[in-house]
Amino acid sequence: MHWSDVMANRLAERGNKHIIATGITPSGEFHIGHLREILTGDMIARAARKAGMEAELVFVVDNADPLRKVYPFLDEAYEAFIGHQLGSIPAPDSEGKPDWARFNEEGWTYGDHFLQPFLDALRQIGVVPKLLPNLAAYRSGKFAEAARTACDRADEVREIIERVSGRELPEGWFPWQPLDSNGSLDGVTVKGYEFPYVHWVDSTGAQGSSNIEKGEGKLPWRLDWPAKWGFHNITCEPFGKDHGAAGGSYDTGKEIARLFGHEPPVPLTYEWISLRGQGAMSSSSGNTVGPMEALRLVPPEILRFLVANSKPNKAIEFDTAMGLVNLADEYERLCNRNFRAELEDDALSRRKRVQIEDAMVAVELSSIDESKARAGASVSFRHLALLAQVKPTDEGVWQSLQASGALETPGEELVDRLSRMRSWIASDHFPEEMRINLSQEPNKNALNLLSVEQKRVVMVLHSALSQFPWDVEGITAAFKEASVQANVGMRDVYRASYAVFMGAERGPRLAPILSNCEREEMLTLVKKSAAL
RNA sequence: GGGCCUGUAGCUCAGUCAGGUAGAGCGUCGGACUUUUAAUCCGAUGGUCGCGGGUUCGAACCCCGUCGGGCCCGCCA
Repeated sequence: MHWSDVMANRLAERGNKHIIATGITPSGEFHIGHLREILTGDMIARAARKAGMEAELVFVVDNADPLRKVYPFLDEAYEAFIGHQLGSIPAPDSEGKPDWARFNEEGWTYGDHFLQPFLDALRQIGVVPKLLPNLAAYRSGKFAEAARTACDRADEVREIIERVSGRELPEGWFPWQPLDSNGSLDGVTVKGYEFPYVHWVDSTGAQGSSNIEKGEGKLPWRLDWPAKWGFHNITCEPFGKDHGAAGGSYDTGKEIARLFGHEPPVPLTYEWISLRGQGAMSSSSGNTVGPMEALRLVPPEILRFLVANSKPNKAIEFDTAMGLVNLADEYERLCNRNFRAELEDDALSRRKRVQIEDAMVAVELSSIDESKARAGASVSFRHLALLAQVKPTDEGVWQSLQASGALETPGEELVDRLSRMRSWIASDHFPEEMRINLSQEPNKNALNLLSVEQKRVVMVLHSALSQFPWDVEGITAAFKEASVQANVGMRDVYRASYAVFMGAERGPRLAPILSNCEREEMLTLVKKSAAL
């Protein structure tokens, strides 16, 4: 059974109506690692709906969290904002400096700045979650009840965290972090508590009182999270392995949630996505591929498929080169299969059946539109990558596909796909081995590997090519002519030709490529090769 | 120190929860085809299931141990 269906079953035991939550702190640029969080939630929600339940996906924007440090992409001016909440400070402008104008005029915050592009990407991927900005929740008093319980029963909370996480909390620890006179959560010491006020003294010695009902501060993460489960009625939440470790925040959260008077959500811990050869992604280190960047390269279905086709506990290595080509082609192949028919075979082994079922569901979940399955494309990713390189214009690509009977008129989706393919080819993510490289000079190594018969082809190639017009038909005819002149089969003609033109044993069909090249240059190359 | 995840074919992984003759895709090799552009089609190749013990008629799967990789126990998806 597909993992999303396993989760749906688990939810069904609990009830018929579900709110599946995801949450991310908008502290820097979002990356495809964050996509796993949202997509995992989205897929659980889809599976639950498929099973007849009501399910809504929500996205908690943790913009009440403080700025931790001045990241490399920020100006030093942000030093002053360390400890300040992400939803209450200005966004960086193109130079990384605080954009006060936009902050004052539109209320455009640091959190908004990083969130917005991510939401745009999500929309393309077919995910439109309900947004729950956390800072607003604090300010409107949604946390009031949980905050009061936490402060009233601070000793019990402390006991839970210390026992479950196995670490000791510091002397002055209190389950509420007040904002100081400056708007910072850092360096504030709690001096006393009389509901609804938490009295504090900050690092400058200033004193004040924080009203826990008005969001003048926040709950520490380990309480913040279970509090949200309560007032948002969250019944399920996928989270990264960092939260899922034993003694981690889910473990303490479970008990704290019950202290707050509600059941914790059904959890699902997922592994991280790393960048091939570069380790885990991290917004602060700049080691990222953003969702927008990924979407410039591949169709959105492929990103969904990446997540749908991997079990959550499997680490994903995101490879923007060959891995992406293979992934996309696998997806296309699966789209073209008729799983229902395959499953009708009673002789299938259990293993085989599981494999087919999982593939079927993964493909369903990869569809952007939940309500309708996507038909397989008539052109594979690889094939399109070749065409896009050989044909300078889109029109040329369509003509070629039409000529081969692959399609009649290109659909919107294919047009979109070709444009992404072109930007992929233009980027340095495009794998070298997929690039078509015509030799500038004869490739001695390749030519030396040719058999005696094939070398004979090299000798006659110039004369054959000279006899025909420089177009697809002419060049094809010239190859046949070479076969006659050299008295060898077509196989040898092509072997020899690939060695001459591409320094390779094989390659894409030569005639159409050569017809797009300069005749004289190619003939010179042939001549030089024959002279070796 | 405590804990979680992970190790299966050259590569990516499925199969482990319900023990029953090792599985898929890619790759590789061979063949057909060069007016379906590394396509497509056909065929073949491929694994002491990390290692050692135990339970069992039978273990990739359950149990114990061990080694390697990743991670958590401040914050991080």
